[in-house]
Amino acid sequence: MSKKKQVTFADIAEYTNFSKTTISRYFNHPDSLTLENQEKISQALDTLGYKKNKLAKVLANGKSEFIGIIVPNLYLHYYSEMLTQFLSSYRDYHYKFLVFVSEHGAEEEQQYIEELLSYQIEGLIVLSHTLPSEKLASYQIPVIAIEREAEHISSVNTDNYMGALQATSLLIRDKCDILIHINVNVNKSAPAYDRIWAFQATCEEYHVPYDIDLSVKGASYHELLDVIREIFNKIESKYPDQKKGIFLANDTYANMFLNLIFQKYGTFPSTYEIVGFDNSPIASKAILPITTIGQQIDVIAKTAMDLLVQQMEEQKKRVPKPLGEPIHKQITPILIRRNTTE
Amino acid sequence: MSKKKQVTFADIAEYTNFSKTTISRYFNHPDSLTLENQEKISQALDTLGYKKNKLAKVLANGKSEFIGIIVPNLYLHYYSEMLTQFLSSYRDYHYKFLVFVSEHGAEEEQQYIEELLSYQIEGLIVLSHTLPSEKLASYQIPVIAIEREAEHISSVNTDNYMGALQATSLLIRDKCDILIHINVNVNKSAPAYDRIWAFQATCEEYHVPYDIDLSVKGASYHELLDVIREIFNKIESKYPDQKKGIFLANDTYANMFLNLIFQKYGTFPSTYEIVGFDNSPIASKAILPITTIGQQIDVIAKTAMDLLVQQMEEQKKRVPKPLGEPIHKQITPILIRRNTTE
DNA sequence: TTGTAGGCGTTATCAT
DNA sequence: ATGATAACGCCTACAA
Repeated sequence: MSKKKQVTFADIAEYTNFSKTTISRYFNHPDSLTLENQEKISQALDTLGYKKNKLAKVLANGKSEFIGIIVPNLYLHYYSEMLTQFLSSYRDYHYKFLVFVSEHGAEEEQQYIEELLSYQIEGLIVLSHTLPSEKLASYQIPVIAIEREAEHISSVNTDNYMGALQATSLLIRDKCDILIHINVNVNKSAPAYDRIWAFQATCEEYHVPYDIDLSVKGASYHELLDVIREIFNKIESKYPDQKKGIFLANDTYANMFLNLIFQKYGTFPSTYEIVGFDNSPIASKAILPITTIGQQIDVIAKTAMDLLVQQMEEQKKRVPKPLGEPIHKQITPILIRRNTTE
Repeated sequence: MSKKKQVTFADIAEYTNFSKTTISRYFNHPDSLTLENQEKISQALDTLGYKKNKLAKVLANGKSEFIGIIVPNLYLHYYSEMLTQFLSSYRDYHYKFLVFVSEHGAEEEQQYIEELLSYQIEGLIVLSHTLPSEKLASYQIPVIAIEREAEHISSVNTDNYMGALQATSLLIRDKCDILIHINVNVNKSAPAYDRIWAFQATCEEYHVPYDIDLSVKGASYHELLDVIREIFNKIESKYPDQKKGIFLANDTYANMFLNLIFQKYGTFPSTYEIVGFDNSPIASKAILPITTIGQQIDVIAKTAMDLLVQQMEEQKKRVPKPLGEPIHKQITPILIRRNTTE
């Protein structure tokens, strides 16, 4: 007889001579019971060893308190930090998160979403970029996109333009002779394209010579490093005696570049300034702490949650508005000055 | 009337003139239907736009397919990689994960576990170390501990002894004059204590001079760096011309140490060898790729899942065995030779 | 191969 | 302030 069933409201009710309804009220509207009876029930709960069953509750009232999250991976600090922020929001919002890592294309991702829906998630947070926002919008639940295409759904993004503007301005203020931006060949529809655009616009506005190198590519660290090395060598020979202000697309590239400089010179020469992007751990652990643009991941996550919660609340009303126009928010990143700039 | 209810088995049944039972069978025992009727139902499903409700299914059959995970944080690569591995295991095992980040002590952690239990989780994976294993065992569900105290519950750990043995042996083989191990003052009951023990034992076995410095401490990166710098200076003055083999407790420390060397000498002198632990990203991104001991996180996660699944299956039987004696597994880490050793 | 009836544990709607 | 009863959507004997 080790198949001991759960203790249920029925058991409590029987034990206390109340009805199941009253037990339910004890949890959801305790004020409607006399203090005396509350106490009586409270007693019964732990003599019988009651444990609640939220699944039954969800089935009955339809509020799962589940949010689905789809991340491309957790290898990148950006994603794991973002996930941390969402998971930590439990303390404030009490939503639980069902997390899927999607790295095998659109079909897999759709399956995950179906699975999530079958658990009655109330909302969805998407950091992956395989499904078009049109498809995501079609699921008819609140969706927030983060740092991805989001034409048909609400989104929260870093203000990439402002970030790149800050980086570029710093290099100009520090009187670099030539400014160079190093990046992959970003798609123009991706939010991150603004970094390139802002760099260029700022350089032109201040009439500073600049160069943009979008030749970075590679799947592995080593492939990337090889490309960065080539770029480094090119820069070295092309601008030998000038003060070079290098703005790289992220801290990983920046760190590679810094290492190449350090390996060649054994120190960080005053003819270089380097600014990265992301404020990832590598930026502070580098041989010289790297100046970088810090995405405010906590703010982004908070903003996304607020947006999502608002939409989810709306959906719970008896006559919910039909999700309306997507809302797009931008979060300004902050310049973190460290040792690769003056 | 936008309060459109879900399409249920009842609707399908009505539409197809079958009973709800037959619809249920279509999903769970399709073989028991004629192909013709399967087709008929299949049609009905998508003309009516059916979406399954797994919560109802769970309530009815008791199998939630949920596993709870408690991690201390995701900031450390070790944890986020571990979480990735578990989340990715969905493809093979089809268990869903409810993840909590616990960083505010035992009380909070207990609340999380209660919450997890209320969602009828079938098993629990614990990476945090605030609750004693005795407490965890008392919840009467399958629990796997990872890299933590686990007297009363099953566990999977890195074979820290073997890892440290490999590191130490390498330094001896490379004919270092003096071996030095740098670590925090690890608690003797923690699995990681074996690293210290193995280092010492191996040095003594091979009659090699050694030193153990357990003075590392600090909450922030900067505090740690200050301590490591002190240790570095001490070593520099104490063993000026000898070949020093440094084995550090993790790659973060190793990277700090390497940076200090590089900053002082502008290069990596042949009087040093360095071995880290963890194979974290910093080890390969360092100014010189660091030789390290790689924990086989994928293997650990796989082993943990196998163990857990086995125990969960047992619990689903009509007469489950009462969880029995805890099983402890050790996974041997691997030496990853890079540029800070010969 | 298919159907009937009851149950999973909670909440919601009326009553009283 | 408290109850009776019917959902919620699915599963599982037991029957036929």
